[in-house]
This record gives sequence, structure tokens and C-alpha cells, in this order.
Amino acid sequence: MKKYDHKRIEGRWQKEWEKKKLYKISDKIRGKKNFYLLTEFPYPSGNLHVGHWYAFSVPDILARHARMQGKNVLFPVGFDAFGLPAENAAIKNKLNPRKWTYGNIDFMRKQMRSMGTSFDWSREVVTCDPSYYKWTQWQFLQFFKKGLAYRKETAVNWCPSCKTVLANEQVENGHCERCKTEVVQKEMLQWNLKITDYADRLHDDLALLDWPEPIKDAQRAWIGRSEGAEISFQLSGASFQGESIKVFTTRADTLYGATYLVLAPEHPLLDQLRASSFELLGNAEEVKHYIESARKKTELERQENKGKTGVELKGVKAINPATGEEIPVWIADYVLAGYGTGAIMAVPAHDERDFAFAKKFNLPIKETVEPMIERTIGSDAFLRGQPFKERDAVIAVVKHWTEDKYLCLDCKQRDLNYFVGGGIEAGENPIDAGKREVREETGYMHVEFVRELGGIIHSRFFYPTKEKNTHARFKPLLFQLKDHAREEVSEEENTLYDPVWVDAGKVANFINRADAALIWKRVYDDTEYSGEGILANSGEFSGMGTVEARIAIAKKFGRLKKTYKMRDWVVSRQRYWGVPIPIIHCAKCGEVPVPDKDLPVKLPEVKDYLPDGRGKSPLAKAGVWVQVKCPKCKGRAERETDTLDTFVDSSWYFLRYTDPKNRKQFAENRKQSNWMPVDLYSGGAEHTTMHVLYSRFWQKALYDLKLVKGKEPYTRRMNRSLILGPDGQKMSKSRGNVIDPDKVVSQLGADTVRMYLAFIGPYNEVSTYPWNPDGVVGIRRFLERVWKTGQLSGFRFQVSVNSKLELLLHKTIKKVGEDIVAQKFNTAISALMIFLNAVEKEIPRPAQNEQRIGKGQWEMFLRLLAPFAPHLVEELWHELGHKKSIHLEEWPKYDAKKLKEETITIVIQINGKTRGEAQVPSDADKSAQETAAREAVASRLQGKEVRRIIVVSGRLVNFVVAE
RNA sequence: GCUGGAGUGGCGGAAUGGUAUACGCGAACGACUCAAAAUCGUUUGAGCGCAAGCUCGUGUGGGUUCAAGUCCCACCUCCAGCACCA
Repeated sequence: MKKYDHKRIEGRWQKEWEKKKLYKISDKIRGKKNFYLLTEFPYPSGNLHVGHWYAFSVPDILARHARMQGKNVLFPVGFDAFGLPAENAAIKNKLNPRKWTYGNIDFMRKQMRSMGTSFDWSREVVTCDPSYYKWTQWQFLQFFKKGLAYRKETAVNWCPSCKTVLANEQVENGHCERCKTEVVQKEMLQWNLKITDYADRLHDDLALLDWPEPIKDAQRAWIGRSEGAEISFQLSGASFQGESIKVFTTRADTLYGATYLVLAPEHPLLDQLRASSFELLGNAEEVKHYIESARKKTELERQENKGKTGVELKGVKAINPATGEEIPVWIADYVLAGYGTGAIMAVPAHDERDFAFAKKFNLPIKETVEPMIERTIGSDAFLRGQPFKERDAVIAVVKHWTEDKYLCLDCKQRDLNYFVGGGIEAGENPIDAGKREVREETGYMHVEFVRELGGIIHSRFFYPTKEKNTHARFKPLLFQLKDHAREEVSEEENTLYDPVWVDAGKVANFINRADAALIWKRVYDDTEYSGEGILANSGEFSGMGTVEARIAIAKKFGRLKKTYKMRDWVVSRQRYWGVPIPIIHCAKCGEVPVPDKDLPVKLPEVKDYLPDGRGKSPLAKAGVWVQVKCPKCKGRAERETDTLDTFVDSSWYFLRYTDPKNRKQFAENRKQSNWMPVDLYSGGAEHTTMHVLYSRFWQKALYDLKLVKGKEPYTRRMNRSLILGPDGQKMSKSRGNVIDPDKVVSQLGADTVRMYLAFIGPYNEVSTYPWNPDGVVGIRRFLERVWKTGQLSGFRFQVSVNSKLELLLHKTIKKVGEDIVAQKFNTAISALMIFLNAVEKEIPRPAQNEQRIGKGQWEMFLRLLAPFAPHLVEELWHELGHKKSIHLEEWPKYDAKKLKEETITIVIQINGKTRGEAQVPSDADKSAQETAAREAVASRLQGKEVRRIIVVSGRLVNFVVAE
């Protein structure tokens, strides 16, 4: 018997497929549906790692399966070839970045072909190729002409080591993503794209997409839309008459509690002051100093130092428009210049940060919201539309006489724990009511009042015994017990509660009611309340709910307004290895786009790739290239020397795949519509909020220019999991846990590696999987057994069907097909293994002329396996005498009739516990099943009263008997 | 802190509310072998029992149900993303 020689087999078929151009596809094939399967194209780092295999060879299963199902599948690949590593290599090793990149691409192409993926290489796209970036430039210019691309003095993240500007996404905890140097802020003229114009559409259109919710959630969080209000505060004081400050707030309902304003140190009013009347401030020096030091702080210092700092603008006051009161104005760097209006109204009673600031600087705190909890008791919802009976009540928080413990009531009937509390009777004062309740409910007699805890807790609930909706206004009071003296507690109270003492630290956890926990927070923390509630001290709005008041107050004193966390996209990079921004700066005409006929603006060859450190790109050193004639006035002008962020390159590559060779357009409209939108886009989770969001924006911008048809580029998006090293840690050279796929492939074969990665876990869920070398061997063993069975069966086939395997085969066809579509490749492979186990085992020793499996059945099995192990299966297929590739075959169909078993096994339960099983004919009705079950467990049922019988047809019979 | 996601054998994992642990790995034992590897076979959640079998068991505590890994409530732990965003 021949041995399974993966090297020979894989080499042979990879060559053969390429020669026959097996995977070159046409835009349209009559009678076939188009399917666009996209995986993120790789950066040509120079070496393929396991992650690449996971990214490409596993979706390849999907591509092959779809093709066998009769779809015309676009499964393209290319290289995202601009970017920093090439330039860093150039600087470090004195290499030419272009040569370095193309060398890597050549090498990686070879490696990628060894995977046996069915990419259509004829459509390859390389972003650093002038034929590609010509269109990147062209599209950028369309955006420029429409006002979507603009240059602006922008505070940017500056890496002192890389001497370049970083995108927000390239800053990790205040450090440069690549070199880990601390990032500082710097103002520079930068090219921006107005992605914020699209914030609403990027947010709202997510609703239309069939994507996993977590991905949508992450994008929504990134866009960070919040709906609030803009309110103007007039300034007062002689020199500021007529000026006003606009603030953004999501809590307009707390306006009456705003006791000061805070401006970001970069707020425009301060520049204005500096220019004119700075010296009028009572503390000009102090203010200047604060602004300067805030400016010098790195992003990291601002993030790490959560302790609040700030200074008052002495001599400036603002008027709270609701109360008419004069309130102080401060500057502090906890207010961000780039969000909202760069100024806030501070409501310390109802905002955590304002509270901390007010405490530190001794600013007034004014409560205007009383907490409100709407809840239900037991399962009874309160009655909608019914009036609430108002009731005054107290909650008594009682401290132990010596220990740091608090008195709680452990409710006997429900899993609830309360503080002592109850209604205030007519004419009673709240403190007496509290003492009375403690005595009635717990028996403790000597209670001393300590203090009010402040505020009122409104609670709306259904009062079951009186069958009425109640709106109780609980006054929280703190008591201290003097001694342990107790009297008998009434029978009624005794059946309801046990008094228990709970450690101070555990009270909040122990208490199950939200309002009690809230009171606890007040006892313990003396803190602000930022939840919902009922307005107090708020003029005409007192008594109104916060949600309602938010809109009413916003409308009266300002206007409703939406704000976003997302900023415009800074696309300028002061780097060599990127797409030159096709703009010419002319002293007379300003920013002039390079005319279409002069595109692409080719990246010039330079000798020195080091940025000059003044924030200019290395291109600035290419004097001859920089000097040009202005296209408009023909005068002397200079080229823009910044290059584009590589996220720009990857924002439209999927469009180019539809028409990769076009020299007149980035992609012809008709060609686009053959494939767009992408049916399924598979990629890394790290791109959820950057690349995927940027490319959605790009598509929408092109859509508005009528250059593409769809509003969204990807019908479905899925994130891939991460493959870890065998030690469960992220693979890294320093840990020495890196698996080199080339080595494993040479030992065990590409089919084994592909299939192992598919088997490691479900592909449609994001997780992390450690690479298990033994697991890989397990897959190899499976393929060896396939090979062996193929060799043995090859010359034994006499009939095409072995009836004993028919049922399982059709089950397997169904299961594998369904699982592939659901991307549960692990269970699909499991089903294939089960089938092979049966082939080997269920007919233990075939006699001389008896086949283990029929020829037709074996061929069906091979077709099921084809997407997973394309080389091995092709070899076996040809050994059977087929001339055409198995990958051009059709996917087998299962016969529903053959899925019916003759007998089925029914589980028998007694009181829900499995107590046996019974075989019944598959067409047995419920009563027949019941009878069979009854017989099988007759002895167990003897003498017992059967109260109920549940029959789940074809599955189980459950006898419910009396104990 | 906020937002997501996940907790099931020694490990990766499987399970339309219906026999928990499929499939693979690992381990133990056996066959083959002088021996080992490879291969093949048997066993493999825990505890009790000579056995038939019984009890327990899917992070914790409750609940709904004839029946819960799955549904509901509360909590714990881990992972990921965001984070002074008003």
C-alpha cells in the first residue's frame, strides 16, 4: 500500500490547479449566483504566521463549499503594502522600502500558495503599486473637491521617537503603539477627513446590517453619540458683558443644581481673553500658568492623574439661566476641549466628577434630584394607569451598639433583605416613627437618633395586601442602638422577618432592594446621586421626573443637541512609505488639487527616509520633486509632502477587486455591481472600530458622490478568534512559543494544518485557542485513516451502496453542509470523523470480496471532505479514475427519505430522571410510545400512582408519579 | 467605572427546554513486537456498591417547569473593548 505522502500530493495538485487556472473566476456565469467572500488582506511583513493560516485557509473551506454548491465565488487576495515597518526596515538596515516590500510579497505569495487556498490571484491588488494608489489619490481629490478633506491646525498625538503624528488608534495608554514612547500633544497643520459629518449615518445604518451585535455595539460606542442639550450661560462683570459660554450637557434636568462652570484649558474664550483683557482677571498669572502646564502635559499624564486640578477665573461670573444666580467660572483639564463645547456646567450633587471637584475646591453643592426607584414586589407589577397613593415613610439604618455592623431584616418568604422601615402615622414625627418601626420589627428598645442621611427616596411599588399602587417617600435616617435590650416581637412580624446583623462592608451586597442599597451608599460614602429621580428645588419643574424634565428644561433654557465622541479622521502622515497627498500649495491659489491627467503623483525615490523631526515628511527633502508649477496660475508652487494614513488604502480595496485592472476608473460601475456589497467579510477583532468603520465611511462618501451604488460595503461581518501558543499565551518571539506554520506543513502537510485550525473551535465566535501540537497530530491521524480506507477500498468496490452506511451517510451530508454554512467547522469535521469511524468499525472485517463502503458512498464522502483537505481528496479522487477535479464537482445532496430510521430510541424518565430506554418503530404514535415506555419500566411504576405522563414524540416519555 | 462576551471532564470543545460531556487530545490497560515507536482494541466526570444499580454533577445562590448547561432574578470570577466624553 502506498503511503500518504503529503509533500508529493500537495506539490502535485498545487501545480496542477494553477496550470489549469482552476480558481480564476469570471464576473458572471449563466445560472450561477455570485458570492463575494472577503478576508482582510495581509500586510507583507515577510513571513506567514499561524494567524494568516487561520485567516485564509479556514474561510477557504467556505469558498470551496459555496463553489460546489453552484455559486460563482469571488475569493480575492492582495497586500496592504504601505506602512511603517517597511520604512523602519529601510532606516535600520539601509534597504529600499519598495524593494523590501516587493521582496516580501514575492515570498509570501509562495507561502500562501502552499496553503492550498482557492484565491483568484489574477485579481491581486497591491496598495503601494501606482496603478492602485492612483485611484486612492483620485478618490481623495473627489473628497477634497466636495469639502470632505480639509487642512486644519489640529492637536495631534506626536511621538517624539518616531517623529511623526499618530492616529488616536495608534496610541495605547498614552504610549506609541510601535515604539512605546510616551506620546505628547502638538498642534500641527493636518489633513483631516470629515467623518463626523457621517456620524449619524454610521450609527443609524448599523440597524440595517445583519452583523453580530457585539460588533455593532463596539462601533456605536466608538461613534459615541449622546443626546443632550446646549445651554448658554451669560457672563457678568464689567469687561465680560454680552459674552456667553455655551455648555453641553446630557442632564439638563439638573440645571437648577449647576453651581459653577468649568472650561477646558484650550477653550476659545481663553484665547480671546489673552488677546484683549487677560489682565482684568484677578489672578491672571495663576491662570496663565495653569493653561501652560496643562498644555505641556502628555496625554498619559492627563489620563493617569485622575485627581482633579483647576483654577478659578477670578473676576468672571456666569449667570445660571434657571436660577438667575451668579456662579463662579473655573478652568480645569478634566474638561476636554474636543468634546461638546469644551465647557460644562458643573452639578456636583448629581455628577461624580463635579462632586469630586467641588469637594476639593470647596464649591457649593445643591441637590435638585431626589432618587426614585420604580420596582415591583414579588411578581406583581404595579398597575399601569392606576393612581398612586402618596405615603410618607422612614427607613431606619441602625448601627450596632459596639460593632461595625448594621441591622437588616432577612425576609423569610422571599429572598430579600431590607433595612427597617415603614410608614409615618398621622401626627407622628419621622424620628419617632423610625424608633417605633425598629421596636415593632426587631424588638430592640433603646435606639438613638444620629442624623438624617439627606434627600428623599421615592419608591413606587404595588402594595399587595392593600392592592393599591403606592408612592412612598422614604426619609432615610441613621440610628445607633444603645444596648442589646429587646422585647418580644409580635407573631405577625416574626413570621415575616429575622433581624440579622451585617458587616458594614457587606451591607450593600446583602441588601437586595435598589433603594436600600442607595441609602446604604449615602451612609457609607456621603456621595452624589447620578441616577434618575424627582426634581426638587427646581422652580416650576419641581416634582417632575428627571427624564421628562431633561427635555422640558433643555427647551426652555437652550436647545436639544447631539454630540459625538468620534473626531474627524486625521489622515496626514509625515512618512515616506505611503500615498503622496495629491495637493499643490500655491502662494496665490492656495491648495490646488493635482489635475487628473497628472495622477498618480508617484512616490519619488529618495536616499534618506528619516523624518526631519520638525514634523515634515522625508519627502520634504526631495527638492526637485517638491518644486512644481501651480496647475492654475502656472506660478511657482510646492507639493504637499505628507502621505496618507494606510487606513485610507484599505478603505476601498474591496471595490478594486471587482475590477482590478481598470486603467480608466477605480472600478467600473457595472463590474462593481457584479459583486458589491461583500457577502461575508472575515477579519480580526482589532479592526472592528477602525478599518471597518473607516471603510464604511468611505463607501458612504463615495455613495454621495454617486461613485458606488450601495450605502454599506459589507452585508455580513465576522470577527475571527486568536490562535495562542501551546502555553496559552500570545505567540511572541520573546516567549519562544511561536509556531512556524512552514515547519508544521512540511512535517504534516497543509491539509492537516488547515483542518486542525478548522477543528480547534467554532469560527463564528470570537475566542482564543491555544495551538495544541497533539491536536494537530490527531487530525493527521484522521487523514491517514482516510488515505488507508481509500487505498483499501479502491480495488474492492463492487457495488455502489453499502446499505448499512446509507442512513449515517445522509445524516452526515446534512450535518456537514449545515455546519459549514454556520461556520461551525469543528462539528462538521466531527461528523466526518464519526462517519469514518463507522466505515471502519461497523463492518469489522470485510470478507474477501466484500467492500467496507460502496463506491458511490465513498465518492460522496470525498466530496464532503473536499473543502477541508483539498489536496488529499483530489489525489484519492483521481485514483478512482476521475479526470475532472473534485473541486469542480457538485456538493452532495441528502435524501430526506433516507434520514428516517426504522426504529428510534425513546428515553424514559420518572419524575424527570432517566430510568431506561425503549426501542419503538419510527412511525409509532404517542400512545404506542407511551405503552412501550410503560412496559419497559413496569416494575418501577408498580404500586405508584402515575399522576401525569408527558410524551415528547420520538424523544422521551416522562412519568410523573407521587412520591 | 462603563459596554460587550464567557464560565461544562485533566485539555480544545459538543448539546432545537428533553439521555450532559459528541468529536478530538491526554491518560490507563491489553494486542502486535525481543523491545520501543507506530497501529489496533478496551476503559476513562465524581462518590458509593460484589452486583443490579444508587447518589451527586455544567461558576454561586434562588426561581419558573413534568423536565434547566439552556429561560428568569441576584451575585462571583475571567476575558475583550472603551474610559475624566459632562
